[in-house]
Amino acid sequence: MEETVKKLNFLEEIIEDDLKSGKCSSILTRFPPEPNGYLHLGHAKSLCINFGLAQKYGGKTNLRYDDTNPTKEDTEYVDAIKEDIKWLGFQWEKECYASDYFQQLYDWAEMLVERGLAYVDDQTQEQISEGRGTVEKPGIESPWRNRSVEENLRLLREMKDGKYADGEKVLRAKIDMAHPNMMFRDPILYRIKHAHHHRTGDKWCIYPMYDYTHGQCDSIENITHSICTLEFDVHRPLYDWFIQTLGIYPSHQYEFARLNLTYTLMSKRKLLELVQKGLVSGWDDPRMPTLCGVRRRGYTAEALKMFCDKIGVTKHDQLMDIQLLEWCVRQDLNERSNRYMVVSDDPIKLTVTNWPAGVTEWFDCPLNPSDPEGAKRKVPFTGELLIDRADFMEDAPNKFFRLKPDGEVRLKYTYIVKCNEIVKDSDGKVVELKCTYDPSTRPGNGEWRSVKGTIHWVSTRYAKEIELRQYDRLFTLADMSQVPEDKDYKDFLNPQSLVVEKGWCEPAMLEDNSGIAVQFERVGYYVKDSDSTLEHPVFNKTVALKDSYKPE
RNA sequence: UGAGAUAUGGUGUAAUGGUAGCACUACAGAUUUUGGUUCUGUCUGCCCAGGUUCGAAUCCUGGUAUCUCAACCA
Repeated sequence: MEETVKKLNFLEEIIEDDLKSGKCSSILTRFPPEPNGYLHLGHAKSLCINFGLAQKYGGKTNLRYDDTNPTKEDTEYVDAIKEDIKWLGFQWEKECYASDYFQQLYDWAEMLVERGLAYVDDQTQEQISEGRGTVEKPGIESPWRNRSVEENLRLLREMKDGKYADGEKVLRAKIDMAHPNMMFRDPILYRIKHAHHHRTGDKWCIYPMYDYTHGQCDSIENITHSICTLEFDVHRPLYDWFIQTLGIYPSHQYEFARLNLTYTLMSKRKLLELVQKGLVSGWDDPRMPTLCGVRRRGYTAEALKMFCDKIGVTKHDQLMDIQLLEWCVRQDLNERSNRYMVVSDDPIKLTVTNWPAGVTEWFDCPLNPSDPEGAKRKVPFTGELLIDRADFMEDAPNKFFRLKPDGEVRLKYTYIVKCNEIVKDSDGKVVELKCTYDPSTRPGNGEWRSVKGTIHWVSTRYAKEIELRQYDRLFTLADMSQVPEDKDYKDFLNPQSLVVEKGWCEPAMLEDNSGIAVQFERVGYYVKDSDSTLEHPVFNKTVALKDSYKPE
C-alpha cells in the first residue's frame, strides 16, 4: 500500500536544493507578460509553473508587466491579463511594471557609460545589423565604439532629452563583437522612441530593451527564481552579465519548454492578426486558444490546471496532443456540468398516438446523472415531441441502437416508445413518426425494462428555439508551428470551425446560469437564445453519439 | 569544423547502476436511462556505435538528429 509519491520536476529539485542549502530562505517568482495581447494556453502553463511552484514552497509570485515597448502595448491588455490570471485562481503578491524602474535603469546606464562599458552608436539599423556578423562569422566594431566617456554621457543625456529622432542613435553595451554568443556582440540597451507610453506617458523618449531590463527588474524585486521559456536560454549569460556588472541582487534564470498544442496556433503575433483581420470575432472568440476564448467555450480553470499538471515541466520541445487537454476538460465537466436535452437542426416530429390529448406530465430529471439524488430539473412530456433526425433510421443496420421501424427506444428519463408508422412528404422525406408509449415503463413504476437505445427529445409545446453553435478546430494542420515556408498559416484555417444551426431545447436550460459547458469528441455546443442576450454554454447530448457511430 | 540546449512507445512524462512504469491516443471486451461515464484487456519505446560493470535509459568515448540565437520585439 505504498503511496505513490509524485516525482519532482527539475525546477522543484532546484528549488528544494536552494532552500536546503540556504541559498534562499523562501522563493519569489514572477509572471512577466508583455501587455501586447491576451493570455493564451501557453501562458496557462507558465502561470501554473510560476504560481504553482511558489504556492508549493510557501513563496510568492509577482505579476510584472514587461512594458518596455510603448508602440505595442495598451492598458486594454493590462486589464485583460489580470482578469485571466484571477480566473485561473492565482493571486499575485505585487503588481509591478518594468516602467516603474525606468529611472533606475537609466541611472545604471549612465553608470555603465562612466565605466566605459557602454557607448552611443550613430549607425543605422542596417549597419548595426551588418556589423553584428552572423552565427558563424564574427562581427566588426562600430566606428563609434571608442568615443570618450564624456562624449557618450553627453550624447546619452541628449538622447534622453529628446534631441534626436527615432533611430538616429542607440546606446550599446561594449562587450565583444566577436563573441560566439550573438547576445554579447554589443547588445543594444536603449533605443529612441518618441511614443506615448501607457503608463509613463511622454516622460521618456528612450526605452530600454528586454535584455537590459528583465534581469535588473528581477533583481530589484529580489526574484529568486526567474522562470521563462527555452528560447531565452541563450540570453541567460547576458542576464547574468548585467547583474554581475552592476553588482546587484543575483536573481537566476531557469528555462522550461514552452507548450505547443496540435492543431493550435500559439503565437501572439498571429492571434493578433486573426483578430485584426476579422477572421475571428475577437480575442475571446470561443475558437481562439486564448484563456478568455476557451473560457467562453466552457473550459474550466480546474481543467486547465489539471492539464498543466499532466504535461510536466521539461527542457525539450513538446507538442502536446490537444486530445489530452480535451480529456481534462471532459474529466472535470463530466462531474460538474448540468445536462439538458437538445434536438438539433432538422428534427423529426414524434407523435405519441396513445397519449391523452392536451396532457403534460412533468418529470424530475437529475441535472447531473453522476449524482442521481442531487439537483433536479423539470422536464415536460407531451404527446407531440421532436427528436433528432439522426436518432431515426429507416433501413437501420444491426448495430444501430436508436429508433427504427417497429423498434423500441427509451425517451430519456421517461417512457419506452415503439415506432408504428412512418409519415413521409411527397419527396419521400420522413416528417413524422407515429409511436405508442408503454405506460408500464414509466421510471419508478414497477420493474425496470432495458432497451438498447435511449434518445433525447423535447416537447413541441414547451421547446425553446435556440441557436446551436458547433465548434471544431480552427486550423487543419496538426503542428501549426511547422507551417511550410511557402505557405501562410491562414491557408490552414478550417472553414468548418464554426457551424451555426437551429435547435430546440427543454425550457429548464434557458433558466440555467451555471455557465458550465462541455465538449465531447472535440465538438462542443454553445448555445445562444433567440433574443441574443444570454449565452448558455450547455452540456452536449448527442454529439458523441453521432460522432462515434460508424455504420458497418 | 559558431555558441547553447535537448534526445525514453503515435503523443507527453517517470526511472538517479538493479524487472523500463504512468497518462492520453488507438483497438478489443464488460457495465450503463447519453454509443457518454466507469471498469478490464491489447498494441507499440530507452537516437546510433563502441566502452566500463555481475548488471547501463542512467557512467565514459565518439557519432547522429532536433530546437534556439544574426529585431532599435519580448
